[in-house]
Amino acid sequence: MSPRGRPDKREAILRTAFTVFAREGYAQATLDAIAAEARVAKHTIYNHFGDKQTLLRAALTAEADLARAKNMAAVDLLRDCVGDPRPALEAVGLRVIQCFCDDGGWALRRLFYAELPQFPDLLDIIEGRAASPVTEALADRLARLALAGQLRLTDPSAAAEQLSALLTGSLESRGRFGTRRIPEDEMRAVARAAVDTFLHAFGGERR
Amino acid sequence: MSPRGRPDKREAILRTAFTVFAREGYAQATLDAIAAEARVAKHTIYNHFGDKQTLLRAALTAEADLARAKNMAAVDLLRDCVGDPRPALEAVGLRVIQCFCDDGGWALRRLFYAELPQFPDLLDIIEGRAASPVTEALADRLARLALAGQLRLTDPSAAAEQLSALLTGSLESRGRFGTRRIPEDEMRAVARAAVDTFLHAFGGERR
DNA sequence: ACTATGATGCACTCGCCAGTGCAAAAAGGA
DNA sequence: TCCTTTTTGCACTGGCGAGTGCATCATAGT
Repeated sequence: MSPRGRPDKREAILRTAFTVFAREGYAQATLDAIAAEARVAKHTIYNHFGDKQTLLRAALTAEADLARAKNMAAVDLLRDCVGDPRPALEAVGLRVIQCFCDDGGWALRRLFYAELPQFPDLLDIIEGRAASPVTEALADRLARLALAGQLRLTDPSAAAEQLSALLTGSLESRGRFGTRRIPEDEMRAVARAAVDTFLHAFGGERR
Repeated sequence: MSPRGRPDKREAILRTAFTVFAREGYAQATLDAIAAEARVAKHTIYNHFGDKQTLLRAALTAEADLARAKNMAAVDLLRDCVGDPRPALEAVGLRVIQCFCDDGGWALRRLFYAELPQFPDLLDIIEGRAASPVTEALADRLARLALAGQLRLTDPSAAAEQLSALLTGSLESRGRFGTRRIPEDEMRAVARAAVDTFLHAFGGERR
């Protein structure tokens, strides 16, 4: 199952397809438009992907991989955390929020959400490639911190879930569902507030 | 601007249109299908709404009103709260979670999210009719509790935001984005955990 | 230079669907 | 009952877009 055709064209198609799909929606997006915007002949797209559905899956998979990589890099900031976990958590929080709010983040969630009923298998792509690995990685980091006595928690997965909820929960409405750009200061404030609440519940030191 | 036609037909069209739009997506949904499923002639739809876009807006507006009503009823449970706020908060949390997870909730969010780029004005419909009023109402209730000394908080809106985030943040993935039915017990557990964390941060009594 | 593989441009088919027109049938109010 | 308004069924148009076929061009390896 080796990928057919020139790899540079292939990647140009994937990137363009994702942006067009996200901007116009799967049904409204025309292969002619994607071909034009990617500076490629329509036939080339069919050479590489066969049909429109396959192109959608491929484009979404690629973007999901990208999103996972960015988020994993953010969570990994917790690896070298010594002493007070608050600054590290805030840094990670900010990075996670930035991933959530960048163009790819909004577009990925929108496209996924929109086309899920038509393509139920997108669920496996997204969950397996982006969502689950990231929260599990975060849970791992929190477990280590707990073991080091810097957090007080029994269920790392549950704590990770709540931390991500606190971080990203308000962003949809704050960012007007992708139509508004959230300023850096606001992101930092959200991260700070989220970590503050999180540490009230799971912080190691008694108050 | 009196609504044309028989009102019963009108409502049947609205309900059916919403379900079909949510199930198939705006572009894939055909007016013939909606007409058939609503047991109505296609012409009747055009009599009432003029064209497909108007129908989408009307259907989405109606469902948003419904969602707001349900959520407001849930939040209002905090009105008659005396003594320990925990049980009341958990009750409200459960109700809010149920609203979020019922068929209408999933469908409304999906459809809104999916068609937002094509119809930017959906943002005003959803924000004005559903999202904002509910979180503001919740903020009002929290402010009253704070004034009564049962919570310790300075910014009711921020607290309301965090509480909703804790309640609903994990539901998207737990419910597999609408493809899985969350059992009642799990909802109750989520509500309990959310309120627990919330009270660690904003509870009135010192620990 | 030669050849194979992929890229391009263009024209074309085929199916689908929003929206329309018309004439007949209900429904409802006086 | 009569008249008006709404609903119905059906046939039709017009446009749009996925996917194909074919001939031609570019490119890379040998």
